[in-house]
Amino acid sequence: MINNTLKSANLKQTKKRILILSVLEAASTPITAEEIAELTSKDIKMSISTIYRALNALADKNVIIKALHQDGKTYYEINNHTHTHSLLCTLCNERIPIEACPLESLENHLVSETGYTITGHNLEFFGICPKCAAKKAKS
Amino acid sequence: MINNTLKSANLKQTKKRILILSVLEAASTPITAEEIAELTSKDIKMSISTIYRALNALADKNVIIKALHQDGKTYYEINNHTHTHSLLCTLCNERIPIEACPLESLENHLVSETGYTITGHNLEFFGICPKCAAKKAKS
DNA sequence: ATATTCAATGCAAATAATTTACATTTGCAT
DNA sequence: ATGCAAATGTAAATTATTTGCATTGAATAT
Repeated sequence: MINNTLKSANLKQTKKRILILSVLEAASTPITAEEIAELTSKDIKMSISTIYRALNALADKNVIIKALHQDGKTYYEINNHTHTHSLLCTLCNERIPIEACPLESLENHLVSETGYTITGHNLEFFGICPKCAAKKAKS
Repeated sequence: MINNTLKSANLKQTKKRILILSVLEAASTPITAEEIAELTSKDIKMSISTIYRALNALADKNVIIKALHQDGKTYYEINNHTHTHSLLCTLCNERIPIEACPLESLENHLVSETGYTITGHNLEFFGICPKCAAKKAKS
């Protein structure tokens, strides 16, 4: 639970960070700092820099995952230490998680070929979901 | 050649755009607007907004590929209509192209599963190259 | 409980990449 | 050559994010 999360990351337990974490845990997809500000605003008012600083601290400790998306914004999500990718509709931004990751075997191949230590990868699919495709066909 | 590229994209042939395209063709990796400014500065002086506008126009016409990387900058490269990915060293930014793309089969699977029209995907590997690993071990 | 200390916070200003408004110039079809 | 739409320069605007500095608050020792 959140109570231990902050402590074991050597971060002080403040109401704001607990709230940020609970919003992140409630979210079913990665969200932006702006969205966190919006979602927390009813409970606590908090400066946007506090949110950014908390998110960076949590990402440094690997409690959350920080990723720059193609819209130019940075998205944050709880690090559940499992490995998933996404399929994103470029029109409505619906996101479908992809269970399979076919990349481990390729990674192993790259390691032996290049000598790199591979620390991660980034995979997203882009497309148009059936709903948007139908809407577009009409217009 | 460049001469036809601009014309067939319905873009006017200006010295600046021709120079931008030749720099992109000479580059062996995706480069940023800033780097293009640097590389063209000896030949023609040109406003950075001109570069951005030219790059956006060319990307709209699919002459070049525009992609936001994890350093927060947008990189541009000639669209040779082949499909490659990269392995990037997070320390020195060395980039190794990856020939194989294991994703087509996954794409087909996703199409039948979700009904999406898939328009593209984005894949990058991150790691540390042998040189940087050695340097880091010393320090 | 109290004091102490360093991390966390608010606020405003700074950054940095990219875009834009507007006036001027230039390519290119006629 | 002429005219019009597209391209360009300059400066200012935008937008997401970071930072400096003064203040507050959490955790630890007393």
